[in-house]
Formats: sequence, C-alpha cells, structure tokens
Amino acid sequence: MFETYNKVQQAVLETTLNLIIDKELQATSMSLIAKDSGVSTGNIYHYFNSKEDIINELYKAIVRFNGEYVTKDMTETDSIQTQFRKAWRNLIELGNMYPKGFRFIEQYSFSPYIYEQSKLEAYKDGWCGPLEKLYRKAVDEGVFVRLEPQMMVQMHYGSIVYLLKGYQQNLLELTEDIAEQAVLACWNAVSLEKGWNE
Amino acid sequence: MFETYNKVQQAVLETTLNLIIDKELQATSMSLIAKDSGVSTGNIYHYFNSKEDIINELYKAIVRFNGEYVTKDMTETDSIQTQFRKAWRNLIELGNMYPKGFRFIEQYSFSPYIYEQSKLEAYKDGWCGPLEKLYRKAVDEGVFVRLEPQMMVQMHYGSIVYLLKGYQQNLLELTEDIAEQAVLACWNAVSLEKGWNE
Amino acid sequence: MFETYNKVQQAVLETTLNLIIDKELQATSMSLIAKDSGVSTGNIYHYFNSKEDIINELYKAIVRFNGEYVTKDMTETDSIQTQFRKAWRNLIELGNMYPKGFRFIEQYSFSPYIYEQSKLEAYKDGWCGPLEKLYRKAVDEGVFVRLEPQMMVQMHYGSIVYLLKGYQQNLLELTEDIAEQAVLACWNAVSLEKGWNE
Amino acid sequence: MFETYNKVQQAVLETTLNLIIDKELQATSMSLIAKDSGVSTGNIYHYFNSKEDIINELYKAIVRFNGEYVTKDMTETDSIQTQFRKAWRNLIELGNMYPKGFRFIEQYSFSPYIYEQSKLEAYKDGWCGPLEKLYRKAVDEGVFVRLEPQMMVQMHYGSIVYLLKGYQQNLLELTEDIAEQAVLACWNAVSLEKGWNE
DNA sequence: AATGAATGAGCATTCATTCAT
DNA sequence: AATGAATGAATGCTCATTCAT
Repeated sequence: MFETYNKVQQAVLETTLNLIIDKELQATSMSLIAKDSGVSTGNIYHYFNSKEDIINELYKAIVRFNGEYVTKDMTETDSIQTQFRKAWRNLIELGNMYPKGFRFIEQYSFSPYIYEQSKLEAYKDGWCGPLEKLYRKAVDEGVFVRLEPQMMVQMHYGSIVYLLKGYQQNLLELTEDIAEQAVLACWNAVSLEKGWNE
Repeated sequence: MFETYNKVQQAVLETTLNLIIDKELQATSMSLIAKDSGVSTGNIYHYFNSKEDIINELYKAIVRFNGEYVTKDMTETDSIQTQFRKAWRNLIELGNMYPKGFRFIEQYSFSPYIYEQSKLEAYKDGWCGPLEKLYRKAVDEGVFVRLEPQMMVQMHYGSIVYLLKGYQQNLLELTEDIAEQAVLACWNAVSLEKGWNE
Repeated sequence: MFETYNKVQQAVLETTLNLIIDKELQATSMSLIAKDSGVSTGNIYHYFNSKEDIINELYKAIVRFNGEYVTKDMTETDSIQTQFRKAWRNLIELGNMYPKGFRFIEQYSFSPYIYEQSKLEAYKDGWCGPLEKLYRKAVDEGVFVRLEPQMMVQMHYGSIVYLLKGYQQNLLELTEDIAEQAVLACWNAVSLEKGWNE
Repeated sequence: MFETYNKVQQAVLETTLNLIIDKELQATSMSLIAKDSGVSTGNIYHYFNSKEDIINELYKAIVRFNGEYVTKDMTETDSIQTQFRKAWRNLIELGNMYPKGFRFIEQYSFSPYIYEQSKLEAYKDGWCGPLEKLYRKAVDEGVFVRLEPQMMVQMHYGSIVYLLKGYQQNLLELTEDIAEQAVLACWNAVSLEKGWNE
C-alpha cells in the first residue's frame, strides 16, 4: 500500500492507519504513533510536517491504492456489463481484503482534516473518473436510464459501502453469491433491461 | 428535536450539534459548548455525566427524531410500493430539512465514541425496524427478489445517503424529479417488475 | 508593584519577574512559573492569554511603577536643577531598591518579545515625557547647551543605567556621595555653568 | 572579525550573529544555523562543544574586535583629550559600521548565557583597560574630577550606547556634529574645565 | 572531516473535569 | 441549581545533541 515511501514513512503510515481505525483520530496521538511505529516523535517530524500531513499523505496513498484496485482489470474492450461487474466486485473485494483503508477513506473523505488539495488529487487518481465514463457510455448507448452518470455512480457506491458496513458490523453475511446479487441489484436499478444478459 | 429534555439540556444539545457540524468533534470543547449555550461548565456536568454522554444523548435523540420523520406517514393499509416511496422520499426530505442531524448520524454511527448501548437503542427506536418489516413482506409476497431484507434496506439507505452527500457537496443537483428517479432506481434494484405500477 | 492585579495574577507576575532575572526568558518555562507561583498551568491561562502576554503585562506594570517612582516628587515649582537632581537620584534609588524590575526593563525594552503597543503605553506612562519637558525648558532658558532634549535624556539615562550595572556586578561602589557625584557629572555634561549653583 | 578561526567556524559564527540579531536567541536553533551556514549539525558539534559554546566564542571574538577598533589609533604620545576623543568617536563609528556585533555585546554582556570566564577574557582583551588607564592619568594630572576612573568609563560608555540605541531606533539623528557634541558632553561631565581646549 | 537521520526531554498550550462558593 | 475558577494530565511540536555511516 505504501511502497513508494521509505521504511520510516511506511511504519508511520501503517501505524497511523491502524490506530485511527481502532481509536479515532482524536485518540491517535503523536506519542502513540511514535510508540507503536518504533519511530521517535522527533524523527516523525523529520519525514512529515505535521499530524495533518500524515493523515493527508495516508489519504492520498490509500485513494491511489483503492483506485488502482477497483479499476485493475477494467479494459475498454470488455462489454459495459462486464466492466460494471468487475468494478463493483473489485470494490467489494477491496472492502474485504483491505477493510482498514476502506473504512479510513469512508470516514475521512468528508472531513475538514483532509485538505481540498488532497481531495482533488484523490479524484484525479481514483476510480470515479473511469466509472463515470463507463456510465456515460451506458447512458449514450441506451443501456442505462437517462440519469446523471455521476449521480448513479454515487448511489451505487453508497450501496456497496453500506453493504460492507453492514457486513463489518456483523449485521449481514457476505458470501460470494450475495456479493453477486448486490452488484446485480445495482445494475437492475439503472439498466433498461433486468438481469445479466450473458 | 429535543422536546423531551429540559431547557438546559436542550440548550446544550442544540449547541453541541451546531458546533460538531461546523467544527468537528475535536474542536468542540466543553468550554465552547458552555459559552455558546449559555450554560456554565459546572452546570453542564450537573445534567450530563461527561462529554461522551452529551454526544450519546444527542445521537439517541436525533435517531429517534429521524426515525419518526421517515416513518411519519407510513400506514399498514398503504400498498408496499406507496410505503416504500413515502419512506425514502421522507429520508430525502429529512436530509434537506435537517441536514445537521442527518450529517451527525452519518458521521458518528460508526464511531467508537458512540456506545454500543446507544446504537442498540437507536436501532430499536429508528426506522430500520419498520422498513425491514416492509421489505420482508415484499419478499414474502413476491414483490421483491429473495434477498435479506436488512441487506436491501442497508443498500438503499447507502444510496440515498450518498445521493444527499453528493448534493450537499454541490456535486449533484437534487430536484423533486431527480429525488423521485432515485427512489425509483432503488425500487427497480430489487423489485421483480420494473417501474412504478401505479 | 502589582497592586492593581488580583492575587493569582500577582503571584504569576512576581514569580515570572524573579525567574526571568535569575534565568533568562528562554529558561523561564510555564511549568516553572506554575510550580514557583503555586498556580497551575491551566489557571495561568485563565488569567493570561499566553506567555508573551505575561511578559508584556509585566513590562507595562513595571514601566508604570518605575515612571511613578522617578517622577514621584518632581514639582513644577522646583528649580530646574532641583527637579533634575530629584529625578536622577530617584532613578538610582529605584535601581537599588527594585533591581529586578529595573534590570527587566533594561533587558527587554528592545526585545521583539515586547509588543509595540506595550512600548507605546510605556512611553505614555513613563518618565521620558516629563524629563524631556524639563530638558527642553532648560535649553530654552539657556541653562543647558543647545542639544536635542531627547538625546540628552537618553545619554543621561545610559550613564545611570551603566553606573547601576557596574554596581550590581560589583565592579563599583555606590555610596550616597558617589550617586550625588554621578548626577552632578550628568548635569555638568550639558549645563552651561559647572556645578550645582545652590 | 573572525580571522583567527577556520572556514567552518567562521561560517558558523557569522551565521549565528546574523540570526541572533535578526531573530533573538530563542529563535536561533542549531538546525537553522546549520542550514544558513551550510555546515551540518554534526559538523558544528565537531568544532563547538555546544550552542552555549558558539555564543561564548562569538562573544569573545566580537569583544576582541571591538576592543581593537576602539583603541586602534590611541597612542600614548597623544594628549589625554585627543585620546579621549578618538576612543569615543571610534566607539560611535563602530556602532554604525558594525551594528550587529555592537548590539550583540549590548544584549548579552549581562546575560547568564555568557560564562564568567568569557566576561573576564573580554575585560582583559577589551578597551576597558586602556581607557581606565587614560582616565586614571587624567585624574592624576588634575584634568578630570576625582572620581573612580572605572565609574566614569562605565557612565560614558552608557551614554554612547544609549545614544546609538536611540539612533538605531530612529528616535535620534546622529550626524558628525551631533557625535562630536555627544563626546564633548562626556568630556564636560568630568573635566575640570569646560570645552575642548584645542 | 562531514553528513543528516535519529533521539527524547522539554516546550507552550488545551481541555475534560472537579470543587468551593 | 448554578457559577466559573482551578486542576494537571495530555497534546502537537521543537530542538540541542548524538550516532551510524
């Protein structure tokens, strides 16, 4: 997740992610990060300008990672339906494999703690762009109903996020089959014809 | 929103909600709550055990309010479709009319700051119960696909939440018509037949 | 020296003065002030906005005190010479009776730590104004040579300050007689006729 | 100013002087000295024992430099008056030509940060010795009043220092003529006959 | 000699909470 | 019930100094 950073930075970012997920931002003190990461406070400030800086770096790194994960096998030659399935299944897989990063983005993407600049970079590198393009194509080709692509992406993202939240809170099961049904439900919500046609 | 509380408690809860939405939890200090609410810190502790206690009381009060709002005109005699429409349209209306309470629940429903006990009470008093019952009925009567009612509710709630988030962040428009389309999309996601049949 | 302040403020200001004179500003930490004054750090911030604020309050209080001390018995009906003598003898007395306040002003009157605002108030309340007026009169009446009053006051102040510094560092004696000789030397430096004429 | 030191030491001392005058001691961190001087912190500690050590070395070097400057053209064959004039005019010139070194000495000569040892060396190497000798001779020959030479030197030094402070703070003008008048005032303060007799 | 990463005690300041009135 | 002064542990951050290279 943090391969582009050096050892010290990796230790700090990983530790911070774990702490924030376990304890919330306000309970994640610099001295705790220092203790858990094995990096002294002074040295943390050698590599990061501030606590805010750590959080924002974390945010950008995870957004980049998630974006690559979700779009990893989407190829333009695939049908709209295939790309649609792959993307949202990837998101579910991501939520299961990297739940901390997933929850971190969920919790902080609307936080004032994250600089607008970070959010901008996030958008540029993330998966919103590719999915919007896909949805727009689907609308243009008469596969989806005539709604704003961005709105549909937003709603489907919300569906998956809350599905995963329910699962992570042990309110729901999440088998392979259920995941598939969930993605299909998203498809049916906006496609003109019901069901997978393959 | 806080009619069941006395004057002092009301002042504290209202002030706290405004501060948390404007400034984040960490910037919402007790002394600021005291200053803005006109209640001295000492007296706040006469009515609440701790800061956590205020937040949790706030959480429970808003959940109760929101639950009543969403289910306000659902009557058992209405058709499944009508109840479905009313409920989700109510939620959208709530998000627009009481955005602070709505955002507060969004931000804190997964926070370790909220006691499990509060979340439980929330569930009991909220709108999840009635909606789940409705969805279960829809499944039983063959109106909806055979998926866990709770899972579908969760996904639809996520859809609407993210629709509202997009609107509140000025990414999306949210006209009467779009709201209707959004609820219809939710319906189509899980109903066996497409479209409103009325 | 700090009669216009309440008990807590007095304790803080007195402690701070003592510490700064003994140890320098940078070694005068808030926790040390708290320990020595018997006021908790939190409570110090109840009465002062910041460390800077304490220093500036200290500065203004001492300047006010010193100004009153130096000009305490100058009356316009006295001769120029009498007023001259009284003022500078008062300054010497002040330096001996209240050496800490005296040294504090010496060390910090040119420090960026002191706000311009504090320096302005200092000037308004201090003794520079009255002495300048006296010197101007002396020039106008042909008692002093034609030099800028402000410059002469500045030089005489420097003379006395360094006399006192020498004494405080045990380089010089400072008897009643020597003090008198020092003031006379200042007089002779700028008067047209040598010696006291009374 | 620092010819007796090697390149690295010179860079450190010069940088430190500039920083201290611009920013105060407390804002002059070792890392800033390192950055501005182009010498790494590690290497600074190769040439100096501590930050205190740098300040003290700076102090001693400047005192030596100032002492040489003030006494640079005092020759025993000159008359007392001539030597007197040259010395104090040199001090004024020094204050104008090397204001940083001048201000540094002013600010730190009474600071606990400067070791007693440094002050002693300062005294030995500075200009106090030669001037005291001159004043003693003046007393012995009946040119000056019978006061302690050290005391008179101290007072005259104070006069000039405050004249320069006033000038550096833009409170006073300081023309060639005014400088001359100032030195003459010092002379008149202690000489038995008024005015330059040449 | 030289680098700059690493250390950790110390700093000014904040803040939930208590307590005397 | 109500006040707000008082507490002191904890916070984010700095900085003189050390140390591995």
